[in-house]
Amino acid sequence: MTKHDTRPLTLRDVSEASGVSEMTVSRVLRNRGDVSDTTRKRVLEAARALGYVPNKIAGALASQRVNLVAVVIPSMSNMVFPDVMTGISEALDETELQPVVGVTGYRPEKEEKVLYEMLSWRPSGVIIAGMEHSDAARAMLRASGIPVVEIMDVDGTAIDSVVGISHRRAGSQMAQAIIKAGYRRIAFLGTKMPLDHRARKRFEGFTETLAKAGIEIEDREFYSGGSALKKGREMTRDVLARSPDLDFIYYSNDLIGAGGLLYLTEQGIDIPGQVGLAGFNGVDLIKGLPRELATMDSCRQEIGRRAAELIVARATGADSAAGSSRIVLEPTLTYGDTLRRP
Amino acid sequence: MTKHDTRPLTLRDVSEASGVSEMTVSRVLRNRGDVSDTTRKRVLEAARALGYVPNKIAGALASQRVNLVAVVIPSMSNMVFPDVMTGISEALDETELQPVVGVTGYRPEKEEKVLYEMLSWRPSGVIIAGMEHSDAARAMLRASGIPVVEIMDVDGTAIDSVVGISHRRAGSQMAQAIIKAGYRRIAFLGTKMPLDHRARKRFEGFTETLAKAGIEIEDREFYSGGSALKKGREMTRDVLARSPDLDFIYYSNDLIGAGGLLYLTEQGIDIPGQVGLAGFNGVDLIKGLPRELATMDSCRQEIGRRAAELIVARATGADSAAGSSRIVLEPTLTYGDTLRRP
DNA sequence: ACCCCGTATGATTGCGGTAACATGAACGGC
DNA sequence: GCCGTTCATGTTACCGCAATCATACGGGGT
Repeated sequence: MTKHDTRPLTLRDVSEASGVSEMTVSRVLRNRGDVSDTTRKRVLEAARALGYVPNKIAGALASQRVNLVAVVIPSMSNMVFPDVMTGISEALDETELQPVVGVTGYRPEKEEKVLYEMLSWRPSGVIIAGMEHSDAARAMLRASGIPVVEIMDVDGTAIDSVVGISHRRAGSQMAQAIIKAGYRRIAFLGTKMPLDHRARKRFEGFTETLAKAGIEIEDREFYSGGSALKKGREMTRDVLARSPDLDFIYYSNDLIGAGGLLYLTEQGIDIPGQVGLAGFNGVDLIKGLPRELATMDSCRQEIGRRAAELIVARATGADSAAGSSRIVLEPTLTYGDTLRRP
Repeated sequence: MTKHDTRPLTLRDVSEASGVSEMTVSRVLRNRGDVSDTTRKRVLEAARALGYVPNKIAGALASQRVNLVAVVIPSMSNMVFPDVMTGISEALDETELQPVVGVTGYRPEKEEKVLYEMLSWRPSGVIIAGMEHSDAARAMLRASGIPVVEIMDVDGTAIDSVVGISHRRAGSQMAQAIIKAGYRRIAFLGTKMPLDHRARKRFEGFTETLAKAGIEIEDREFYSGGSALKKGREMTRDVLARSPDLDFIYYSNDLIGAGGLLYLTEQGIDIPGQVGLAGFNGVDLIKGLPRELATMDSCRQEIGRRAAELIVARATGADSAAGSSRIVLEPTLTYGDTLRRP
């Protein structure tokens, strides 16, 4: 039955099988133009019988249209990015656009390489995490003429459009809440990654706001690699051994925060009375902890959705949608059970 | 400086800018064939000055080679798949192949659609999770003539190559370990998803082996959606309320297992004396829990790596590598602190 | 009977590259 | 000084499809 001819199928094969021209087959397969019902049926049947799958490479070249959206993110195991992807997929599902993911591992050179690869496929849009990019990367993006949306962060100079939150402000707001709640001897625990700019900006916003209130960070520690939950435990233990009089610990993400929370709970320490805790991101996980960790939701899914919508608007080319946008979302603070309400 | 001409750059532009033929430019940009150092330099400079990025669509069409590997997985937020992706990326990083991810949401129709999309880009290989696919999907894959590697699972009939573990056997082994440790009143808690075939197979292998030992599952419960940690808590509470004399709970994944572990710890229940626990997957997270959850590592990263290596071998076309492989990995059981050693 | 129009289909051309072959210059051996 | 080689570059012919224009046909208005 199946011809074991390895030659790949083309429009021509379907055309011959159904007795119409390649052009008509093409029209049927794309639902474009007028085709009579009888030939439409005949063509579809032939295509299915042969197992024909159109060659988008050729199609894209001929039509100068590529239904791909490049998504460039630093990591897939961060819990954060799957949520962003969900938002993007959601927004794209109704359209004929498709996301294609590239991962940079937080490394600028890799980001450049990944971008180059992606741009060489001439996607309809680029969604890229962060606002820090090498000069070469910015130049590529600009020169490409493709709509670009930088996401997650808004603190910086945009290439084109931006959708995100201000991490500086997020850190600052958390500092304010902590101060208002009466905590004074505060530590920060976070990732070492010098390249996680968003964590860095939260840290900066945090310390600056504390400084304005005349408070200086009592202690800090940074980690890299390993099980975040375990690291949270260990760092919490260490920092409390060094600075036993701490009354608050701000973690740069919920996972290490959860580790700290577990550790302190086991130690029988009164939370949030003796020590208060807060994380960042608002991940689902924290809902199952002994007590709910205070956190600030980072609007991940909405960021993904809004970014994708911008690309869609541009791709479908309502020419009114030609300009660059700047969408700043407001993260909401959740007090949970580990941060005294003011 | 930058011409605000929106016409996209082509080889011709670089060719004119550097005074050589398009063919030579192409050769330089791909490091193929003999080109003198002087013209090479001249071309590279011109390309960089213009900000030229080659058009892979055209290149792929002309050369009939596409350096993409399609990866089709059910979900990105499952913790499992990022690890698989890491393995794949690792293996592909040295090559010129690039992964492209498609997500099916555990839905067969969506899988079919995603596959169709992916195949229409004529990738060099397809890596797809699971062995259960619609007839149409199998037919497409077969007809494509593209190397296919089904991953994660090996219980079923392969389309081409397979890399994975036997979930049936994994469930069975866990049952054996539990029996040997002396537990008798056993419950199973898992995901409801009727389409998560791997969880189902573990369950089947588990109950069958128990049955052979004359043991029947005492209780079971299935969930869907929500925070897995929280669900683990709730289900554990419920199942123990219903069946207070349980002495073991087997969870279909580590996250709900962790939830159960947290709950039981808080209740002051003796683990693994009064109640034993085990999960599945061997995720990093469990290392930070109050006690280490017994689990069975699912070899995710290695599966990704081996699968990618198979594709690479075929793509680089050592014609010796033409056959289908079947690679069965052996998951290792970790007793942790929640399963009595035999 | 004429023209015009709308509908269904076909023929041609070109998208931006690359494979394969063709060309031309430089060079060395005899 | 002639020829075969090698290296560096150019020429030609597609790759598989879609945009565009051309064509054939049937009917309705006048």
